[in-house]
Amino acid sequence: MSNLPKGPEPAGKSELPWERPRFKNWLAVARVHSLWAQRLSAMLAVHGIRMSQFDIMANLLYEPGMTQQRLAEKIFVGRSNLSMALPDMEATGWVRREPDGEDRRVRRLYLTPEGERVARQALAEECKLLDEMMEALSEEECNLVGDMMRRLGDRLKQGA
Amino acid sequence: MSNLPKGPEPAGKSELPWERPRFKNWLAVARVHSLWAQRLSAMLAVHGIRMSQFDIMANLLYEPGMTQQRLAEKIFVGRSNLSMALPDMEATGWVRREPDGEDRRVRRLYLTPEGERVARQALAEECKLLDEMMEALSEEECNLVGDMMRRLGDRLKQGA
DNA sequence: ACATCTTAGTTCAATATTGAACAAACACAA
DNA sequence: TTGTGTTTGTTCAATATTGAACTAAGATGT
Repeated sequence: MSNLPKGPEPAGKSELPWERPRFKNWLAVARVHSLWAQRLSAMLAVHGIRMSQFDIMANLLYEPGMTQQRLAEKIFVGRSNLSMALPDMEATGWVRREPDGEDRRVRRLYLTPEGERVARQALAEECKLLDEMMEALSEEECNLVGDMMRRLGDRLKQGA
Repeated sequence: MSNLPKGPEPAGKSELPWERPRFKNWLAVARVHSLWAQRLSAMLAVHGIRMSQFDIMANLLYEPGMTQQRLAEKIFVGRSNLSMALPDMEATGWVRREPDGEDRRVRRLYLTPEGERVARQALAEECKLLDEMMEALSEEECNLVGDMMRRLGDRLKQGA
């Protein structure tokens, strides 16, 4: 826990954190995330899909029938965001919104057959890019990253 | 490399990737990144700073005198973005833009004393939050994450 | 000197994203 | 039933972000 290599701080010239392992290493995480986002965006653009749309479609492929509320939480976005984005995607013919039998407030979300085709295609391409990037890690290392990230995620969730 | 637990694909019902280690584990990275962004944003909001502004200030603290071009690359943002954001930050009194002696096109960026004060303060608080989150990892693990992420980053950079 | 190419920064219109206020539907207690 | 509080989704105005076109200033080659 000693951040002080030599004695107490000069009190006024507080140390910058770029040497701190936690800071420096987290920066590397953020950087890779940004680089990856660029990569993925470029790939999706070729298919005429935006990242925000891809997030939606991938999640609906994984868990069809979500409510807008739940989807918004999963992709870390406001509900209003979906209220504006989904009509476009319906018009494009990728998404369908159905009323819920139980609760008339709720609209359940599904991919259309075409939406599913597009989502699977893009997802397959994402996997290729992901393989390319992740070849830098062994399978153990890859799993280790996942484990550690899940632990960090849990910690962030609980101390909310 | 075998994604196929049992024989060849049924050809038409392509497998979804959520079970694939690379996909699943990368998803954990993305998730933590989003959760962290929320955390950090909330902290900064208390001090009246936006994330985009914090990115700028932190980078200028680390490397004073950057050009707008260079800063834009570092924070993964378009140049126009800075052209619009910086005048506000100048008006707030956090940032100063000075003409370069050598090249009359470039404007070199510095924090004002007040900007530096604010940046150091926010950075210190970020470190506290970071410590909180990263207590879930040992120091070795923390460094391991950093190493692996730097490898991924290199790979993304070269195969640009 | 001159034409040409590149780079740094700006402007502006188009797009995306957010948050607050709102309406409708539910839940539940009196 | 009626009233109160909560949840779902929408609307709209305010903000943020992007990309393309532009200006001004270097760099380079003839």
